[in-house]
Amino acid sequence: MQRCKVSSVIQQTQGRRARLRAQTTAEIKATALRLMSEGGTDAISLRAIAREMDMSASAVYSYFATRDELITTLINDVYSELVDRVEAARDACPADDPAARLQAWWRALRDWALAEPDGFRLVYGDPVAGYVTPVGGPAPRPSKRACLGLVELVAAAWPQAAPRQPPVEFSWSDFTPELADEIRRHLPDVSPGAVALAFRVWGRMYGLIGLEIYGHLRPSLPDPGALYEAELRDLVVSLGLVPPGQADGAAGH
Amino acid sequence: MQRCKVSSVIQQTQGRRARLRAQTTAEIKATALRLMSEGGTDAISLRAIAREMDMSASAVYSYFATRDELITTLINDVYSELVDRVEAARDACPADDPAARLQAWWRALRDWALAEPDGFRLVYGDPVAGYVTPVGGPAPRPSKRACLGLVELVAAAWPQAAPRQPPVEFSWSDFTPELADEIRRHLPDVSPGAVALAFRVWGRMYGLIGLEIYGHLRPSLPDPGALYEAELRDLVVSLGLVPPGQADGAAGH
DNA sequence: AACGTTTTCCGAACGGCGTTCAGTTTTCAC
DNA sequence: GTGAAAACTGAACGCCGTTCGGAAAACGTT
Repeated sequence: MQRCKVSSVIQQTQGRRARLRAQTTAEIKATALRLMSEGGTDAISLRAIAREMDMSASAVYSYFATRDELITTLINDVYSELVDRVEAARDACPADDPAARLQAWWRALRDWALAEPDGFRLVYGDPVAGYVTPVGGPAPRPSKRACLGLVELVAAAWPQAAPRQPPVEFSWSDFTPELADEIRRHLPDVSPGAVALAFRVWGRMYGLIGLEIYGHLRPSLPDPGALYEAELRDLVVSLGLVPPGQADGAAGH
Repeated sequence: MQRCKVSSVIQQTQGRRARLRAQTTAEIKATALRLMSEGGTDAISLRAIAREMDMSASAVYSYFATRDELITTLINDVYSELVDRVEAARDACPADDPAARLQAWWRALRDWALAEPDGFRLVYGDPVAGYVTPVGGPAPRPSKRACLGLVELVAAAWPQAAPRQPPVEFSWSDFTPELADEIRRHLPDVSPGAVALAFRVWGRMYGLIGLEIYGHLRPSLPDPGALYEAELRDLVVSLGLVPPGQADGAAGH
């Protein structure tokens, strides 16, 4: 009885301590993101965070061993939220309309990038001065999720897309064993060519967004949205999901 | 006579002073680029440059009003050299082979990006911590050169490419007046649709390079070169410069 | 050849940064 | 209640960009 009570108290107090710790950790991350939204990624500094939270700078080291560890955590959080969002946009489209699902995915990505350009920098660019990315990448889990999601989308188009692809052959040995295993486990019916195509699609759409975010489009093109839509349109046509020259049912944007 | 001599002496000494100044300026820039190649863009600091040159940090301010001004100059230099390079690669191909010229341009860009990833970050990404880009962009001249060169390349393919484009109409009013005037002055025969297509092509190829440079490809794809070649191949096919499914004469890479 | 001005350069300083460390306070388990 | 572990503080170190007063050199003019 006593033992039980004690143990429950222990659990309770441990729970309390852990809860406080989790709470402070969350506050640190939230403060960091707020500072970023107010002053860009460079505004994320341990000292500024500590100042905002009325604590000393060195106290933050009880929660993150180093600034880069905090940045890595932020990248993971932001990236995960991004993947949640594009997946939600994709799943809002009917499962039997692969063109709509693909376009929704990429529209959601651009919308997010425009809404939170600093988040985009954090995830896809050079995050912050002097940050060195850990081995295996800063955010392996969300990036794997994004990769699988995109491969799945492209794979759905593969039957129509395959004959339209350039005669460049790909095999599983072109990819790292980790990726090949991952894909074959989750998406056993996908071919290496579809994976390669997914990466090419990724580059295509990421490129326009990156140019826009990094300011290479605006000086010439006041509204890159139309350009993005054209590329999106060309994309689904090139994948054979939509006949050329016709409006596709997934417009409505 | 005497007047003439005096004036010549003046010119000489003025020339000497200016020469010394230009020399020191060049040394500062060279040192900055060396530091960047050794330690990344974050290694570019006025203090480090001064240290390397055996002078005080404040002395650098006689040559650049601020660190950002130095960065801006570096961006211009690096960008200009990049444009020189891609233009040279393009011009090494016969004028009557637009597919080869286009592919040479983009191959040269990727080769340069891989050889000098920090230069790529400087020109196309977030250059350096806390750097605020001046109004009108950090490097309007080289970026205008790159834009015109690319538009010219795409315009050469426009007759074949136009019917293959998605039915998204563009007009000169979609672009800033500066760009529209610039293009109509230098390339009077180019249509707005061709310009839009040029930007889309830019995004396409920039995207793959950016993903590779920022480390989003390597963890999954040991050799993104094949992917890039496939995209390049698909590009010239989609522009109607090469019939699909056949090897094009511009391979040899 | 000498004078006054402009340019160049130095050294110290300010506030910011990440990080470390010795020491203190608080919290927790027993 | 006591000892250990965790959280926290304040000072310090070396880095950064930038400013400022003053010294040194180079320069144009007389």
